[in-house]
Amino acid sequence: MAAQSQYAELAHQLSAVGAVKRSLARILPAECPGGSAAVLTLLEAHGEMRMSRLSELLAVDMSVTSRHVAHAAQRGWIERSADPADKRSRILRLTPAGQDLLDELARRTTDVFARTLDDWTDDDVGQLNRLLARLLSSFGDSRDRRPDLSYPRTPMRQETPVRHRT
Amino acid sequence: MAAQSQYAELAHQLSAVGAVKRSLARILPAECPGGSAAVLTLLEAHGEMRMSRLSELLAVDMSVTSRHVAHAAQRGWIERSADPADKRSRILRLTPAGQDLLDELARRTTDVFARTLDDWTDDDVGQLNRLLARLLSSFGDSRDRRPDLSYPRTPMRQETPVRHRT
DNA sequence: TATTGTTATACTCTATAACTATA
DNA sequence: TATAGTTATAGAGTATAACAATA
Repeated sequence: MAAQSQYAELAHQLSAVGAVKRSLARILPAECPGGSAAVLTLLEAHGEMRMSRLSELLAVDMSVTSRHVAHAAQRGWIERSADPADKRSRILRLTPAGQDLLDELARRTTDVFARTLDDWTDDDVGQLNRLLARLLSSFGDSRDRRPDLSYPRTPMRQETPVRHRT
Repeated sequence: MAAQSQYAELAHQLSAVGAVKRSLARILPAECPGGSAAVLTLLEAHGEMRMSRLSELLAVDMSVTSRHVAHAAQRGWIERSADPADKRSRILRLTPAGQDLLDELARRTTDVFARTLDDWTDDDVGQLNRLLARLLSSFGDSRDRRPDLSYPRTPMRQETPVRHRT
């Protein structure tokens, strides 16, 4: 177990990762928000799957997944076909156009990282990947047997807003 | 320089960090969204400062900072006083109530991490912190001398949405 | 004229809840 | 009755642009 100050720093670093994600988001082509890119990436990595599975991999609610998928499907990047085994389900599959988009995205991502992390060794990136994967797994696992991570929404003072002179 | 597949994995891990951030956000007390918590944390770590400096540290636009600060100020967690040296500026300072809130936040954060990362050593967390700090610095530095990270918003095919049977 | 900060507007991502269709 | 997926609604975060006050 680690020291309290390390936890505080980790919390801060994680919140600061947002800036990096926004940098990466700038390479996204028109009409392709981050949600669509994430959907395409997972379909490429894991092959065709159902909504519910994709939702798990994205680690977001299925309603969110549904909207990302609808967006990508409307633009022809994925197709949704009926599941013969269960008519409630839909099978999601990457289209050639979606694959083209992914290829372009991969080129741009590599471009940005190669430029930005030009002084990182292969091993540096590997270590960060390994630690991040472990972090996600630590949180993901705890989320499954969801214990008592959340707190009551009625804490400390200042429950009623403080009035100030305007 | 690292391999292309490592970059792809890093991109994916970073996008997945969102789930961890949402887990951490669940410990936030009522009335205190993540933006406020970030403002308070930075004021504690760096002491009183102006909006523009805070905006830099948050790595977001000043208009965003302004809204987070207004929220925190309305609840009495920070105070804004005039800068005698420049009447356009405002000096931001943590109040005792804000410090109380921060102390409670630190307790809860430590709690969650201690529970979730119970099999992480001090050194594990330290390494992740070090690599994340370096990542942010690599991106932050490149953002300053902002070269040509962004791409034209008119790429590849599918510029006009594909029509499907509804 | 340039800079500090605020506000209006718009976009993305997310969750909850209500709903449809099928199991 | 329970489950897969969709849609409506609301909340949080962000950026751009227009604006006010001061330098």
